[in-house]
Amino acid sequence: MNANKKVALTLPDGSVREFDGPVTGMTLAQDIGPGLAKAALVIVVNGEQWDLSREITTNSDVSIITNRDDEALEIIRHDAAHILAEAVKELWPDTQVTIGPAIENGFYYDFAREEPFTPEDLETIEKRMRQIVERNEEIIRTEMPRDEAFDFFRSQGEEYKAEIIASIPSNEPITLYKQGEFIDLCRGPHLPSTKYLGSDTFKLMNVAGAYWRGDSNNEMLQRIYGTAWRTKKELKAYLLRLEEAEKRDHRKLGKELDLFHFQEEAAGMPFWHPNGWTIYTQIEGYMRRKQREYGYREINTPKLVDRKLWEVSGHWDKFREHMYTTESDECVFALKPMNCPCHVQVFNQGLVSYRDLPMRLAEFGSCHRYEPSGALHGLMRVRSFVQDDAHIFCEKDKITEETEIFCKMLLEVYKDFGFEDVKVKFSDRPEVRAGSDEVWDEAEKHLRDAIEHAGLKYTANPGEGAFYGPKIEFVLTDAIGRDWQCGTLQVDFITPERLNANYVGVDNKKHHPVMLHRAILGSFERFIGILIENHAGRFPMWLAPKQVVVTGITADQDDYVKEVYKKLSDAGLRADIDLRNEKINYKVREHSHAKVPAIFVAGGREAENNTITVRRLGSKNQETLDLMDAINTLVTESIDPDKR
RNA sequence: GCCGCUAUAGCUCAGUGGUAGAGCGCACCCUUGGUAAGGGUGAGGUCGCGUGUUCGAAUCACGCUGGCAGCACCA
Repeated sequence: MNANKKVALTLPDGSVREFDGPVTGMTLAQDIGPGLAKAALVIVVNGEQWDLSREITTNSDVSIITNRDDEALEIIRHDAAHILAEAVKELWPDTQVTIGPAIENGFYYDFAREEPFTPEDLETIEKRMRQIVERNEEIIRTEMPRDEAFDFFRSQGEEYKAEIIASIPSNEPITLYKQGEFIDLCRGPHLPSTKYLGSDTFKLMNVAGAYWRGDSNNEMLQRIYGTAWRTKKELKAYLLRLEEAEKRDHRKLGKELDLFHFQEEAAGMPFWHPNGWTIYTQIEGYMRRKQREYGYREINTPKLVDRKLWEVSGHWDKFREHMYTTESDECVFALKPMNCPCHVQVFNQGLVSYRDLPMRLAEFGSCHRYEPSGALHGLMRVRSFVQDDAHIFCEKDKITEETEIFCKMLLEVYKDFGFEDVKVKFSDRPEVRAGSDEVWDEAEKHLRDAIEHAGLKYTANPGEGAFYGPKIEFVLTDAIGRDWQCGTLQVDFITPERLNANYVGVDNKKHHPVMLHRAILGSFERFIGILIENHAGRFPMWLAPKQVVVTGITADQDDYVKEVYKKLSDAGLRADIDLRNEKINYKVREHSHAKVPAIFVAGGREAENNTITVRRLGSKNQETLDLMDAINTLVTESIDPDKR
């Protein structure tokens, strides 16, 4: 290298520092100031992250990443993964290390080892990690010729690492990082030493299986997950967030609020209880009105259909494994995994003119899919579910218009459920696809135009479209910032052809319509799961299974309480009455736990004055109101959002 | 489906080779109490299912089923 050549480094503020020869990031940081030198973690050289110890030999634009920068998190987590691997290798030298990246909120490392790691092992490993941090081992980067590196790892018994080296493109250098006795193959960059990862800013979370290279044909490794943060405070905040999310778990709340249950004899298929079904039917009623408003006509089609139809539609070929079948009269039937083929059958009855288009057919379609057992997850991933499905049959030049109308409807629906933040993902043509490029060009353009007209911002999901057409996916963000993909719109010009759907055009000739598959909620089951977690079980009035409970202070008010209950019920409220021989404290506690939005309490004074004392969920106060005023307030609050 | 963990009363959980426990809930009784647990009595379990080991299995082993975490999958 040109040791004598001057090196000029340009900092983010435009200032330039010149050095007599190659210079490391650390030297630069020290040159700028001791405070920065202490805080510096990594240097960015011409957009690429470098270790502070690496020599910069040419004029470059540089910036220094410190603990305060967001980019620091990824580096810290990556280091934590290495320290985890070092700890495991120290404790169980026979274990092979594979890969260990930083991920959202933390890091993991995959190990190959016969014996499973136990929760106690995690504690042991975590303790050893702290020791490694305290040892403050310098993290040293070296480059090594590929063959040498390959032989080195093989000699260490690290077959996986050798395999990784073999798959690194030959024009890329092989870099190794050494900390203590532990040497890992890694692209870097890393912190200057292990102490930069604080000893109380990380935590190992759990162990789980993971396939080597993410391929289910490969052997399974053991993955240890951990979380790491810049400060102890950040770590604590994260753990608290996890706890909060756990409290909202719809499976737990579903049991507590008596909404639904699952049992062995129908794994993955919810049994809806009265409370849960009330929510369900409220949503269904709302969607039915909304669909009518937007020109849909509701239909209902068989759940069980002869395999012949599935053969024609192509499902038998592709999704046979995921379909439930049954035999009768020597015919094989399958429970429908989706509704589109049946909807086309309805479309195909009679002769359709272009004047009948667009034809919007909607169904709350009950579907069954045999999902792999490991995929099941409460209401979020089930084997029987109901989609708010609809298919819009239209002419090709109506795609934009129909999509635009759909986007408008979808946003209104989400807003009514309290979701204002909606993201849009646009998936264009996949590698393997049906239809000509011209048709795809046209379909993609129509969709893009529609999204833009609807005033929506979108991100591209290149190559992720369905084989029959491009699609849009709608993602909403819940109260604690989690994203849920719910709605979708897919353009399909294959199915109408395959199932022989035609309409008579202006030209008096037969044409295949375009079919738009669309859903807003996705499945009722999953959407209700999302709602439960979003509201933490405290449903808004219009959805709350039980909207109000009325109870008395003593048995002396029983008659008045009954009278109030009748008035509440007559007003159309989902009311309950509690005449049990319990103290008011007890009853308030219990109904609060059940998350009933309003508790009406009548004592002697209320009974005498025709008033009621109202306690709202989440409030420690109560106020005494005129009975009818109180009822009317609840009635107003209970109005379905589309009727307001 | 794969790896690991797991299954005891309606719920939450303890017990871990020698005839099954707690709290809450439930039933009944006492108590009539003004806003997050008043007191007493009692009922309630083939310890997920099957096979094996053992004099003896809820407990140990194996298999199955369900659940949990993750991976893979998600038309």
